[in-house]
Amino acid sequence: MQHKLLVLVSTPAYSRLNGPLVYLSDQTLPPGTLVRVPLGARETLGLVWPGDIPASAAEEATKLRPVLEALDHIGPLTAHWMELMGFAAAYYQRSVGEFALGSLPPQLRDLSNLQLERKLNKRAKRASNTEAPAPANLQVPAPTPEQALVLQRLSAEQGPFVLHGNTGSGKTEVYLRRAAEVLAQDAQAQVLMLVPEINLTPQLEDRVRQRFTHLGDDAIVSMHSGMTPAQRLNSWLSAHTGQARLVLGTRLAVLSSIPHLKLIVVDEEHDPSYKQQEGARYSARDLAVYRGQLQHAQVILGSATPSLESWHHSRAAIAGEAAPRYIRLSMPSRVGSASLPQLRRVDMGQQPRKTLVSAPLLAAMRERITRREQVLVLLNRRGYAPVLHCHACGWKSECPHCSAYRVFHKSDRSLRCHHCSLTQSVPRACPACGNQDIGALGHGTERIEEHLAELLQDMQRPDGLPLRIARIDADSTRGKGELVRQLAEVHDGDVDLLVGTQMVAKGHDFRRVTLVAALNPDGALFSADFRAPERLFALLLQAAGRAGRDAALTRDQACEMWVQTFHPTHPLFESLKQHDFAGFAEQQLTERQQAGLPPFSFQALLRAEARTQEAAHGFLNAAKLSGEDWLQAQSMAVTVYPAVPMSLQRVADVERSQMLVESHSRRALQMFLSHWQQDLQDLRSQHKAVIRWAIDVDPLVI
DNA sequence: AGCACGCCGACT
DNA sequence: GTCGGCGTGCTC
Repeated sequence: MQHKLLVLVSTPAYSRLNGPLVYLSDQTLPPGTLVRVPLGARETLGLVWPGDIPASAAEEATKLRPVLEALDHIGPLTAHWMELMGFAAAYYQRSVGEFALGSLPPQLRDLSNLQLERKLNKRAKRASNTEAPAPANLQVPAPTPEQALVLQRLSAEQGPFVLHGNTGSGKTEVYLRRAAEVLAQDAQAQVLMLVPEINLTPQLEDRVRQRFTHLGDDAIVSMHSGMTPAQRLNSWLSAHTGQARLVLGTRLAVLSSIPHLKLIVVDEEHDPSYKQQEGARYSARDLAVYRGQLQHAQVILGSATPSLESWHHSRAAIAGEAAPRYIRLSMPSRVGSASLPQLRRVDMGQQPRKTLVSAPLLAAMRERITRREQVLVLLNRRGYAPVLHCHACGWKSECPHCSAYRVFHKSDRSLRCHHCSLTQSVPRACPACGNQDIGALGHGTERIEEHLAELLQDMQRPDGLPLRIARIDADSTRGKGELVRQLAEVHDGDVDLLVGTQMVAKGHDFRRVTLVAALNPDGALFSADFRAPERLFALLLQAAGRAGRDAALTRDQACEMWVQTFHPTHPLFESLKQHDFAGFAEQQLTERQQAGLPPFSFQALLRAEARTQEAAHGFLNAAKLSGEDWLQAQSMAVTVYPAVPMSLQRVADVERSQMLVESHSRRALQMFLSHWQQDLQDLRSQHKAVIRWAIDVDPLVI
């Protein structure tokens, strides 16, 4: 028992156990080894961490406890992986223990060394039983000239790359070809492909399995939070041992152990889902870029509408920098004869007041449906009506626990709070005054579905049956496999008109959809959130991309994207009409630069939650004062703005407040935040009413 | 975060 | 007389 080891355990940053602990061991264990250690009254998973034993541990040697066992059937995590964890923890202001242990598959915590050994033996046996399948003779389309050019650059240069390719330009084909090259060059090489959402992993996995059958079943694994603990452990072990050559997954996959990583693809890199929104709020896209640099893996950030951060980094001339940080590659054309949809704007100022679906749009929809083409209608609000309202006394369906209205869902006659999930049945009479005359205010997808059914009730399908109108949103797809089932219905042509929220705009191909309509996108044009236009542009372009991916159908039938707006001449729509992402991005970046917003400045948020708004504010104000003292002493250019209640001030009876911290120097911001951590921990004991606080670095929603 | 210790209300 | 509420405090 003479060796002293640094061991990380899973503890949140504010628990005063934010560094590695010292344990004793009778053998020397290399850093990266997983161990089981006693911690207080329990046993927990630990990770041997590199570094020197602090001198203070020498005298306290009697207090040190021994490591229980080393999980030595699993090879140690690599130095690269540990460096990634160390970086991520420091950058996102969490403890390394939380990041490193939290990135391991949860089941690893529960298994003893013996159980693990059995499991690994079973895996080894299965692997030796499966013979390498004969290389399949598959038909792979020849790359288009555009794709060929991009692939040439990818093999000649290191990157990182921003691959700007319109929907339908064949980005996935480029990823697959590049992956094939990388895997062929090095028999150990591993490839990581990230997608924004769980829903998109199965279709990517299908396509990858088809293409890489020759590698064998075990060489391709998925990783996402929808998998069972056993599946996650298996995928992780495959990636860690190098058996998996292709790892597909959502953001959490970027934290996985992939020792021979040579290529990282981040598909739809602009998608906000890459940013974790609770706990350790990391950006999988940004960590992918860092990881690529660390492990000398090539990074490809692909999107039809890259994030303005990535776009900015790939601009030709950035003042003060010799070369752009990312290499931009473009694929503007659509594969095959499919052309990009035409944008049609309906000026809602010219329409009768309170029009939901304007006459010209309705006429266009009828025409498409008559021709047996499909129509997709987008509305970003689920439920029937966002508010219920009493005409007599003015009562509104407020949530008793949140500062939000409960939404009326007609399908099950419920009032639901979309924030705390409180669900009650709809009252027959006004709960405040007893009046029977309560009505729905506003429109959600359910109501639009109903409204369209009325407007189109005179139409029939060729077989004489009424039109099929379907709705896809978080409510209609609640059950397992529901989304897949409903999408299949649309694909099979059983549906004439589809109403949906933005979830249908993501990644799913609707070959027979030739008209996409956004009923009411204006909210994002003048939003307080400076990223709203960026998100709207991405959504609309992505939605437009859903249309007409079936070349045979659209050869002579131009696809259309309809937008109903009170601001038809808004520059965003002008750019959209030209399919001019570059123009839109330049205009947005100019505005951001003038306003000193990201990517021209760096931000972090301090959030606090408490029973009362005063308590949350009190904590933030104290944090501001102590932070500003330090900043002044250091004469460091970081601005701490006054605390403001969050846009959704109260959720489930918890009051929320937040404070913005901003700097033009990422380094200064980082230095300030890591110092501030200490202040905040000390302040917490004086502000006991504060339930929790957290720092969000590079926040997406402010 | 866990988990124990510890000091006050309704039950076999 | 106990079982159990969750408030404070520690974990190498």
